[in-house]
Amino acid sequence: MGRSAHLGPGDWVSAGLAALASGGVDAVRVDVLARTLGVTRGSFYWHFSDRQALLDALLAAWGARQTDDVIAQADALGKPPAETLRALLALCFDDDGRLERAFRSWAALDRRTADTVEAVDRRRIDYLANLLEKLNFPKATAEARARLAYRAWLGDYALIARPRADAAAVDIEELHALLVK
Amino acid sequence: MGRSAHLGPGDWVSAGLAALASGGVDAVRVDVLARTLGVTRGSFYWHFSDRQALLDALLAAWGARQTDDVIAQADALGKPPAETLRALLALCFDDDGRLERAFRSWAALDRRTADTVEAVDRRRIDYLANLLEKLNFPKATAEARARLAYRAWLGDYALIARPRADAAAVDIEELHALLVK
DNA sequence: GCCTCTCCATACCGCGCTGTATGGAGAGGG
DNA sequence: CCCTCTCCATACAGCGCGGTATGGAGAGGC
Repeated sequence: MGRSAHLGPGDWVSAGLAALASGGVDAVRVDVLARTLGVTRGSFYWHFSDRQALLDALLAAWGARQTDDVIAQADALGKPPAETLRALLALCFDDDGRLERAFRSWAALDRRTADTVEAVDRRRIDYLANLLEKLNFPKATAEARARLAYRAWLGDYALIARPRADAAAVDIEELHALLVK
Repeated sequence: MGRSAHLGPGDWVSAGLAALASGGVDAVRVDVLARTLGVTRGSFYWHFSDRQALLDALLAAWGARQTDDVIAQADALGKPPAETLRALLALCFDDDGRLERAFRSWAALDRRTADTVEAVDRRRIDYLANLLEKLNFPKATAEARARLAYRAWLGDYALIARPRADAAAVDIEELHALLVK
């Protein structure tokens, strides 16, 4: 013992991300997190100055990870661009995206969050555009299609009426076919 | 006078939708709305039983309108399918979508809201699929591309990094070209 | 065996919001 | 002229949550 007895800031961040994913920013409440962690708010205010400090930490943690996470996975495959694109699409559409949705809902209400999400957007769109440029598309076309693919991916998270599993696979193929055609 | 002196449920619904669009569900507070309307909460609790009743009214109002609003506009043009599709895309990408975003964020937290949004989604996707079937695409392809177009539209609302105005026009053309190709 | 430092518990105040109970002003009907 | 009905104001109780102040238990240095 001695490891699990004491909590660190990381534990609060993890719990915060979980609350954010399942209930949005307004669900990230100090005393609620304290109850789920089995401690009182006294612990929280030892590790953080106030609630805003935790929110900042959540944003920073997500921004740092999300910048290179999925892209690194797809890159590590070391396959040709067309295959990398297909793998990337399958990877992205597989995530449940609750955190992604939560951060974007938050970004609609908070300027600094919007800045971070915007940076993540640009990074991922640029990566997609580069991928398409390797397929010999002109720069403008590659960028337009990259934005289209990224929008389609984002839209999948916003879409409430989920297509059936088989239809989802068809959709990915259709999108991939349209992008590389 | 006599018209503007007294408030009706519709006034509270309008104010509620405005608050919802700019601050999300949690911004729809009885006393806040009362202040913006220049009255006290006593008025609210005369027209509504409680806060939840207002939220139900907001959902019902949006659901009723959104089911046929934009579609009716595009249909009224009476143009051929390809042109109708182009007009529909331009119309959709023009709205700022703050209400649309707010309802979808809300849907992530509330089951009944999710049901309403899902119905709206299905209605609009079916309309798009019908449009594409008129262009002689096979049914499966039409449906897949309809979902793709709808996702791209939704994704535009979730996208924080807004493309420049000229790039947006390019994107619409690119999407239209891919859809009808 | 004391002392200190880390981490958490307890207790307290304040604020914003919900819901209710009741009073009061104004318009119209008889 | 009074009476009633509609609509809103006022006043009150209660709760969830944020933030602070202070006490206290445990581990390690010396």
